[in-house]
Amino acid sequence: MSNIRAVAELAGVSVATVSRALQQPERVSQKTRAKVMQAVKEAGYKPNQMAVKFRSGKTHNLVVLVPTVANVFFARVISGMQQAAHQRQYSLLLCNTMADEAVEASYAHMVQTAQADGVIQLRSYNPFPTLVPAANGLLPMVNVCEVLDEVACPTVQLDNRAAAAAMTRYLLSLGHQRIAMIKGPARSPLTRDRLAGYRDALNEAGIAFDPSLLCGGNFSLASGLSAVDQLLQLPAPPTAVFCENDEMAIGALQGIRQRGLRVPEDISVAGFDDISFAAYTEPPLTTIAQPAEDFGSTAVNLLIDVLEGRLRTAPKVILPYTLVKRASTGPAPKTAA
Amino acid sequence: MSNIRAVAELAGVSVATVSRALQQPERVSQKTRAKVMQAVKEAGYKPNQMAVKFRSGKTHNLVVLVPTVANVFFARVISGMQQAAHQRQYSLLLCNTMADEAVEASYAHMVQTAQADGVIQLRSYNPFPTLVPAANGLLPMVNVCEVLDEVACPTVQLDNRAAAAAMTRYLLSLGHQRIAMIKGPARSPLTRDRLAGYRDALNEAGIAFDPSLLCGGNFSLASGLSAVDQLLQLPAPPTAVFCENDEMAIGALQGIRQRGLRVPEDISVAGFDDISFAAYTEPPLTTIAQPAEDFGSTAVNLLIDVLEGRLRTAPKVILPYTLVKRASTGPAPKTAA
DNA sequence: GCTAAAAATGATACCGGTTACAATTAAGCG
DNA sequence: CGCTTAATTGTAACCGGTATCATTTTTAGC
Repeated sequence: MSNIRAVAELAGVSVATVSRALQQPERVSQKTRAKVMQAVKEAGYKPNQMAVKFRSGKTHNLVVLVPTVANVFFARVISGMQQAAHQRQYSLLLCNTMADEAVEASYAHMVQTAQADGVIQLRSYNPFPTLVPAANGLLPMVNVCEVLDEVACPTVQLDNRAAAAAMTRYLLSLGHQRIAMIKGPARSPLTRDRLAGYRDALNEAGIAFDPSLLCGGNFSLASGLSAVDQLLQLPAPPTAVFCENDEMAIGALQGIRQRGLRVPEDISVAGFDDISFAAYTEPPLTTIAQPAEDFGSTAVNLLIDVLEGRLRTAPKVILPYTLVKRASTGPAPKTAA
Repeated sequence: MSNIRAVAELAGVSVATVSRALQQPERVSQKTRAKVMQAVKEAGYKPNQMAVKFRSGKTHNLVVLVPTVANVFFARVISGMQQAAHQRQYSLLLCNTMADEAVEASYAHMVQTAQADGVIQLRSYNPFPTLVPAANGLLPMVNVCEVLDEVACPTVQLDNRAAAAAMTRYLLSLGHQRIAMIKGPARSPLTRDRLAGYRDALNEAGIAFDPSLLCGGNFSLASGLSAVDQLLQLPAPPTAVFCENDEMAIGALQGIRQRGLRVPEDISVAGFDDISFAAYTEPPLTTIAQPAEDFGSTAVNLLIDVLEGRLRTAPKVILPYTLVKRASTGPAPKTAA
């Protein structure tokens, strides 16, 4: 690999001139520029980016902390990040944290050891007790999807509460009175907000909240199945099940089928996220669509803005949701009403 | 951010001593080591990894070229890569190439500009016409999943031909005579190999290959649906459909339902990959399970072995498949036989 | 106590760029 | 043509570590 000094010698100029010819061509005379370019070509010179990054102190790398990459929704978010990062000449260092705080901390370390300029956290946990704010007083971090409120960094999220309320209202409008909710992990703000929205809608409708209709899950297919199993064993089972994500809804569909019940005639099922599979279930799933790729691209752009000092305060971005009505939801059965 | 010189001054020793105290503690006296450690702690010193990487010429970064991150199967592979990389102290630079050769080439550039030590390519395209082999004569690249045969680098793949043959044999054993295949993109070696396996099994059974039962898809849900639509319009429709991946199979299930046919009574459906959703379709999908995470970890480990000169020749690893029998396949219908 | 060998430590070049500053050359103008 | 100013180009410091080689200190042996 040839270096800048070799090129300088080949072109018969100084290294500074070579550097300038490449960085600010207008600061160099036409003639020398041609000589330098010729030499660059001849030597097959490619500037060592490691040296550039080292010198400039900017790595142009962003650490992305994802609980599990192997999650359809996150995969879409990451896809959006990748696109935005590429456009702005940044690279993504992808880190699978398995929601392990020790692992997250170890990756967070990468910012402190100058391996990355900033972090995007997809989970509501701040791995940076000691993170130093940038010049503008902002942390070099963006929190996306599952958001912490107490951290002074930009955030990008859905209005989960409003979205869950909208879905619940829709189910109520179909005549459902006993609407169960299959939750995500208890500690997640996502769960908290969606549950709050669900309760908001019930309150509006004057329906008392029934804790027995609340069932814990962990966003996995299997947890949806086992949760619905419990719900169907209730003395007064629900006529609709609202799942906090599509995977659990798909698990629920399976569980309901296994008990010989029909969706939506006997029981309605709704999900959240609108993953690609949601349109292909039997029956197709009613759900809340989220602009997953936009989450990713927005997060990346915000982080880069912070890093490049373009931001003075930390924006709290809310992206829009859409209620997607498909065949998994229908009027509440007469008998059960 | 304090540097090594500040620590040296604080400890009253030279920078060389500080470096040694941290790198090879045994080469430093007990007393000085203590002094240095104290100073390190006091200064909150964290070695600048960018400087280390620059100096050593090793970035400990691996570029991963993925056609689309937002693919369940790839997501699992990436997950396995991440785990292995983390264990061996490497980082992954994730690149979404959208199967665009120009984009791939631009990312490949990262190796030549010293931003990464090697590349993992998940697609059968060599983005390195000019890539320089390492000391051991091997390219700093590993090809995984969809593999090129003409490249002199380690590869990790499934015996796609054998797996497809096994599935086809299974369908034949159920009495199916007209087995359709929904293919992936025509140029993909995956498609070529799986098609070959399918034909192998037909040959063995003495059944003539019928080109009208071959239908093109692109591994997406939608393409599976439209492909099955075509197949069902044939004068003599198939009694079984073997899809080259699970997404297309799920699309096919949907298409079959839309036409009012039952699976597997009227028609059997089989997939490939065993993504998590495959067990949750209606009916659950018969498919070929692949050790996706192992693909990722094996690829990473091989690449690191190449980079660290531990390999003298390029291994061609074949990972095992499993035929997973579920309810989407059943005996061929009597009438159609 | 003295010398030789071993251990510990220090001074400094180096990796490959960028950039401040100095030096040189070219251009503008009476 | 000589002088001032602007445009080019060169020299060398610098980023923060690592590693070589020289130097100093310690230990060992007699």
